Amino acid sequence: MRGRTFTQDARRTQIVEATIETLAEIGYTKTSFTAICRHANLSSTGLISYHFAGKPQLLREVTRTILEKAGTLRTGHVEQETTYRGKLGAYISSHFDFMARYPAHARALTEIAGLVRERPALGLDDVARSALSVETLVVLLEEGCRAGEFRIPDPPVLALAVQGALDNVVRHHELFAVADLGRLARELTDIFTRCTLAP
Amino acid sequence: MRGRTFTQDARRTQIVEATIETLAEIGYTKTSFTAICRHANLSSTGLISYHFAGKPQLLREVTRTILEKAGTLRTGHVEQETTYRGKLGAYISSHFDFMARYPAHARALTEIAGLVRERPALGLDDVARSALSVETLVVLLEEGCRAGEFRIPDPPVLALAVQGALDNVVRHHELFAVADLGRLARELTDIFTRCTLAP
Amino acid sequence: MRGRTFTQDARRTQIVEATIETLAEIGYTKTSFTAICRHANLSSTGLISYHFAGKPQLLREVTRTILEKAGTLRTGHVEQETTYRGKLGAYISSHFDFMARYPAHARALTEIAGLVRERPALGLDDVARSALSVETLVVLLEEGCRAGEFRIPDPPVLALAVQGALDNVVRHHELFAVADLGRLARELTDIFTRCTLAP
Amino acid sequence: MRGRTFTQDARRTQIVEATIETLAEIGYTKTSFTAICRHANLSSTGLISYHFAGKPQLLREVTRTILEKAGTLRTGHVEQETTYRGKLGAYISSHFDFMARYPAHARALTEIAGLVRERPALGLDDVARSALSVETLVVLLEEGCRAGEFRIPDPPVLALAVQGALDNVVRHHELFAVADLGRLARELTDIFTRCTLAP
DNA sequence: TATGAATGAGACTTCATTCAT
DNA sequence: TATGAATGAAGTCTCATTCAT
Repeated sequence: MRGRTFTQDARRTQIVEATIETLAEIGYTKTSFTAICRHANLSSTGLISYHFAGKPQLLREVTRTILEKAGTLRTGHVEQETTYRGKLGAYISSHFDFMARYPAHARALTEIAGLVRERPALGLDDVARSALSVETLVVLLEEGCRAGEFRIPDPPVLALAVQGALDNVVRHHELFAVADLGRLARELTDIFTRCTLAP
Repeated sequence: MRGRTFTQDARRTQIVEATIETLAEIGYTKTSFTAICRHANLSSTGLISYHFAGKPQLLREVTRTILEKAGTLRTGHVEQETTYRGKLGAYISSHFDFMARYPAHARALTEIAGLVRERPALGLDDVARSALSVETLVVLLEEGCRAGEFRIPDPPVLALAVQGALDNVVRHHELFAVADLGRLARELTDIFTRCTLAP
Repeated sequence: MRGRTFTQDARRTQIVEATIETLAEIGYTKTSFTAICRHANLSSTGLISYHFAGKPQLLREVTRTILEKAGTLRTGHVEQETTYRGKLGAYISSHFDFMARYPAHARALTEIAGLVRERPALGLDDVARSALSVETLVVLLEEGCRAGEFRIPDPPVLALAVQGALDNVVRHHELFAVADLGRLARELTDIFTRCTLAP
Repeated sequence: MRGRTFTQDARRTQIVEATIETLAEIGYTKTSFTAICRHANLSSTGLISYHFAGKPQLLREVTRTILEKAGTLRTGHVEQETTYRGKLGAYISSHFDFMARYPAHARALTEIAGLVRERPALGLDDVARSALSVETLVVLLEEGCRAGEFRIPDPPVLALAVQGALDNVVRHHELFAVADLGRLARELTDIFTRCTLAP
């Protein structure tokens, strides 16, 4: 009963991807099982119920999938840098890279992230504490302090600030006409580099 | 028939307040007319329909109410300061002040602000462009630059960053156990003051 | 308790007229108390309920009013003629006259007449048997037969046919572009005169 | 997903028939989804919504079904005749035949036909223009004229008259106690044959 | 008399989920 | 495994009617 077959995994992946696209396209409140099926040409909502115990479980999987992709990308960027200042810049620009490569995932995440009050119901509390949260960034900032590169009074607060700033700029990047994502990344890096400046 | 009576205004206010509390308590997706009625001890959802043309109209009024409260508070804080640096600090701390005084309003706003995709449906597009947006802050930063107090490469981007940072810190302030909101305000002010530093 | 004051009658008349206009304009199914109030700038649906025991009673009064107007008109036309053939023609043309003079009443009647199954509920059964029905016409035809002017195998059937033909032509008169109602009246008179022709 | 299955067709048919019976029995205004379900012993109104996109769509299907049945019957009758006079008689008697064979359908049609104002909302405008209308009859009369059998000043007007007469007699046939539908058919045929008489 | 706020039943519709096949 | 018909709860909204003022 434990473990999943290859076919099952493929179906689950298909459904998760369909959900992400639907979320990105029509928003959370309109994303019903029916809507997901329409978007992915799935034959019946029963298929979704068959593969997922419920809507919360599906959304949890969706969130996991998105955060994993974003995390992998970020880790790749960050680890290439040797200085903590460089790592911070990489952390920031990986956000924009993610949006450029997986725009649907990015938009879907925006939809889900807004649902603060839903998270418990979605079983996302552990997720929130890890990936949605800023642990990684906090650690990065703290190590940078210890290494003498940064001078930050309260790393968790700065981490939350950076994350919120990133999300918000990403969310509204459409405002910047022919959004030059690279430029945005550079500017934000600049902004937060100044904050961390050891004198 | 034309215009609103005193009684009507009172009821509308009551319903709006009940909606805000409901949003704060159980989140957007669970906030049905029925749920609102439970919160306000109203006898039937028909009463809400009687006073508001529809759900979008109710939510528009809710948003208006919240933003007005937040705006008034902010204006008060900001105008007391004479320097632009002071104004920026006041802008930031007014956010925390709002959260301290009207926690339900603040949490409700978080729920609504997440509904990027819903805004058109809710008729919030004009609202989004003014109060939900960062216009005020952009102007403040630009004037500060012109006055020689700030040195900011791209005010709109910084404004979005500040707003996002504030929202995010406010959203997760519960993480900081015995949240000392004053301290948070000071730290964020410090962070963003450094970014705007004219050399 | 019996009897009505002058004011009451005026109000009742006003409401009845408002209802007729509403029926004519938006059709039976959309004619709610609220819609009637909008159309007549009445301040509250309570006013209607105050003056009429219920919706059926209002509609009965509406029907009575319309049929009375139509009946008066018809009687006037018919009695001016001396021959039964003339009376039949007058009967027919009075229908078009009614439509020309009271278009809203005519259209409203169309809306009500369609509701065959509602009539009992509306307490219109007696009405249907008298004014909505063809008694008058049947008598006219029978007397014409006795007078030797007509030769009709089964007057009630012809009467129903005439009435139905009239209603239908009136209902669809919009089809005839710049409907020349006079011409239509003449043609129908011609048609049914031929049917009644004594050899 | 595409196309309809056998089961679906069966259910749709069942619902359409149930609707027709309900319309015939309690009239248009009382025919709610709930009422239809009672009539067909369906468990929930959701079932109707599952099979039909909305109430207008259901009513359109109902109308289509009724008109198709009536049309088939009529065509069969009419085509068996060789003279235009014969065809006119067949056209008329097919109406009574329809009423005799499908009394519920006939009564339901009466209910729907009354909703002149609703037709656009019901998407019945095209239907109204073809089957609810008198095109067929107009053509028949015109061809009869060309063939020298009829002498009719204005075929569309006569057609409307015939249709209206038929509907009205059918509608009130209950008045004729032991309604001998055959006799009624013969009398109406007689009436309208006289009108079309070429001298 | 008139007002208009309130009520509660009932309308249509959407939805996640179940279940026989 | 997959299908898709069916279910029933819940949602928003409309409406005639009631009632305190």
